[in-house]
Amino acid sequence: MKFSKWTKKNYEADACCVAPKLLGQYLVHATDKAIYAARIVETEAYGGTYRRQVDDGAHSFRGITKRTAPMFEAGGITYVYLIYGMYHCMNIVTAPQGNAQAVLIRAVEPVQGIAAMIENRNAQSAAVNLTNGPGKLCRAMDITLKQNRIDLCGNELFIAHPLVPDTFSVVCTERINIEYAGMGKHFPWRFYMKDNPYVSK
DNA sequence: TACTGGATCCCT
DNA sequence: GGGATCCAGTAT
Repeated sequence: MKFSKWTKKNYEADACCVAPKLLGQYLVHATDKAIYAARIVETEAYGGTYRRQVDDGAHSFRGITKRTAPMFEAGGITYVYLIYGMYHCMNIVTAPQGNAQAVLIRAVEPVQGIAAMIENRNAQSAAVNLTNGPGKLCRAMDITLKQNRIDLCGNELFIAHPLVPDTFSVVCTERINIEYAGMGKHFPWRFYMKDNPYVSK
């Protein structure tokens, strides 16, 4: 498939601007086992501010730590972390260095390397539950802590946009599963493709 | 050195 | 609705 890779410039903006732009773009992970490609259908922005309120739902809210350090880097790298001891979540770091912002990839639609995705997930088919959640898509596309802090301008893991853009409607809602947050709970920073079956529950 | 809980998923 | 599973973050 023909595509053009995102460059450093694409990652300089605030996460809440990049998050909707990632919809319809392709997440590509080239490994020895397979080349995985998937169409991004759901994202969430984290970090930064909304109407002068700091995002208290972001990992970076309490300052830089060993785990969250990648979020504070300049945009254009990954931030992958372990969640609930068994799953991984993948983020795209955005904004200039020192401005901790990232976009969580919440759901994708498989495009290439589907047989390997099915194997990785121990699934029977490419039904929607193969990649309709952040933990599921990481397992399907073999994204683990090894892929943390990877340069997205390289050839292993990157974002590509199709040369023939597709059209869809974008829905914007509050983010999911951040009950611990205060004001941030209500930021309208979740974006997904209307009516796409791969959007998470 | 000990304790707590999570940007999830799957089964009941 | 609850268990799996483990490490970072925080408290002692």
